[in-house]
This record gives sequence, structure tokens and C-alpha cells, in this order.
Amino acid sequence: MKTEALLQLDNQLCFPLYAASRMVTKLYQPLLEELDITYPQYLILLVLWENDELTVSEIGSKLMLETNTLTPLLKRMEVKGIIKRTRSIIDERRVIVKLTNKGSSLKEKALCIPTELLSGMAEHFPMEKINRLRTDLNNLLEILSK
Amino acid sequence: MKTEALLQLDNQLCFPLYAASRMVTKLYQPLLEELDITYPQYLILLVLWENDELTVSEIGSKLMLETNTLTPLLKRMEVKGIIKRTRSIIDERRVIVKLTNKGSSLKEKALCIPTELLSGMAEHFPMEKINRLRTDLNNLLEILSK
DNA sequence: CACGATTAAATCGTGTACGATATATTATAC
DNA sequence: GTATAATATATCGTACACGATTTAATCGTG
Repeated sequence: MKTEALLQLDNQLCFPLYAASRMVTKLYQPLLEELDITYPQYLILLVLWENDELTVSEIGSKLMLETNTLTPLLKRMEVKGIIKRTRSIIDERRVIVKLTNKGSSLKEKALCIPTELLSGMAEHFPMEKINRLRTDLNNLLEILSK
Repeated sequence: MKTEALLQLDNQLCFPLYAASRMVTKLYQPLLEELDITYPQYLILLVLWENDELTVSEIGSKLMLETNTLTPLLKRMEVKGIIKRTRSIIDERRVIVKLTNKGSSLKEKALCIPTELLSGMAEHFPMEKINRLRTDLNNLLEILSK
């Protein structure tokens, strides 16, 4: 490919990644609205539902987010009453994030979300392709994170 | 797959998309810093280098961004002196975005960016997979945008 | 045990994203 | 022609992202 052609939007990897990420987030929105949470807040809940009581940086390493993003995000979630932040007694540098009852119980409401989204998507996009995409993206992430 | 397992971070399509998008943006950053532009500003330049003198909403439809994002972004780019915004005389609702000389000349500096990134990535990620990823993502975008 | 280095969060400033609304201009219907 | 609908941007408010810096607590070494 000519160097020139590499600058065309269609030939970039970055753009479809950027656009698809935003579009998929928008797909989630009507479903997340019913839980009164945003998309990044949903990701944090996914992490906590799998493993409750994590420190801020443990959440960060799973989601690849720094404390400068997480701290305000977690504070908003605490205001909503879905998590609780407490300083660790053993090591007062650490802040333990724990689900409240409300936060835990949101999981039941969320169970239908992945299925609903995938089925909506699979109408026009074969599941096999979705799986391949996920695998490729996870591979890419692995490369990029080291 | 059990419904429960669908809520695991690893099984989501949304998360690797979100994380990979942010990671790839970070890869661009050192290169874009030399041009003194941000990543979304780079995308706008890609569009204008292909086709100069577009309206705000024409840029928006190519990048899937609304005017509430673009207007401030374009204003910052105008302040930097890389584009010029002018009301159309034919239809005063429209704003024509045009590259300045500085904006045009940034293209030469940018020519090496895609090659440099792809080569860095291809070390651990076969080009064939990158191409497949791009194709799949573009397919997904097509589905999602209608 | 003391003190510099490391670690964990928080804070600050800037720049996106985007839903909702406002404003101004042009098109359309009657 | 004029009221109204449609179109194109802009504005506003909220919520991320993230580089850079700060603050506070713990660790490690002499």
C-alpha cells in the first residue's frame, strides 16, 4: 500500500476501534439506564460481581484505568449507594471497594443484558464473527498491555 | 454458556473494545505530540486531508460525532491555527472547515505515523490478523450505524 | 530507629463524548 | 408572502480519561 493510502480513514485500525467502542457503548445505554448506571460504572460492577472487596488499584488493573479516573467514578457510585469505600485498617494507603446490598442486587437485573445485546447483534453479525472479534481484541490487548 | 458466565469481564465484547481503543490511542500519543495535536484532532485531519472544505456535519458523519463534540474541538483546532471555520455565504447555517497552510503541511509529518505504528504492532501481532480485525470492526460499524 | 524510597489514592487541569436544549437560517405549505 | 417545519450549529451540564503533581502511609536499609 502506498504511504499516502495509509492515511485514509478506511485503512486505519484506530478509527473503527474508536468508533465501534463508542457505538457499542451506546447500545448498552438504554439497558443501563434502567439500572441508573453509566457504562464505566457497569464495568466496575462486572468486576466487583466477580470478586467483591477490591482495592482501587486492583479494579484499575483489571479495567486498565488509573486512580485519577477511578476515584471520582467510585465516589459517584458511592453517592448512588451501590458501593462503599473504606480505608483498609491493615494498610491505610489502600481503599477497599465493596458492593452494598443495592449494588449486589443489581446483578440480577443485569443478567439479561449480555444476552439481549448479543442476540440483537447476532441478527446481522454471525456469532462466530463476534467470538473471533473478541478473541482478536483480547490478543491485541495482551500485546499492548506489556 | 451460562447466563452467569456472560457477565464475566473476559466474555464481554464491550470491554476489550473499550480497552483496546484506549490503548491504541495511547500508542498514537507520542507521535501526535510531535504534531501538537490530540487523537480526535488527528482523525479530523485525516478526514480533511482526504477532502478539504467540509461542513461540520459532513465531518461528523464520517467520524460519527455530533456537533456538540465537534464545535469545541474545531474551535481548539482553529486556535492552534491548523484549520479555519467560516460560515457559508450560500447557506449561513453551515460552517465550512478548511485546512490552513499549517494544517495541510502537517500531512507530510504524519505520513510516517501509520507505518510506524503498524510495524511496531506487527512484531507481536501478525499483519494478517490486524487486517482481519479491521475488516471485522468495519463490518460491525456498518451494522451498528443503521 | 531514622530517613529516603516506594506505594496507594487523591487532586488538578485539559480535552473529549454526548443527551438535551437553544438559536439562527432556510425550506415548505398554504 | 407568512407561519411553520426542518436543518445546521452552538451551548449547557454531566461524566469520563489521563498526564502531572500532591499527600499520606509503609517499606527498606543502614
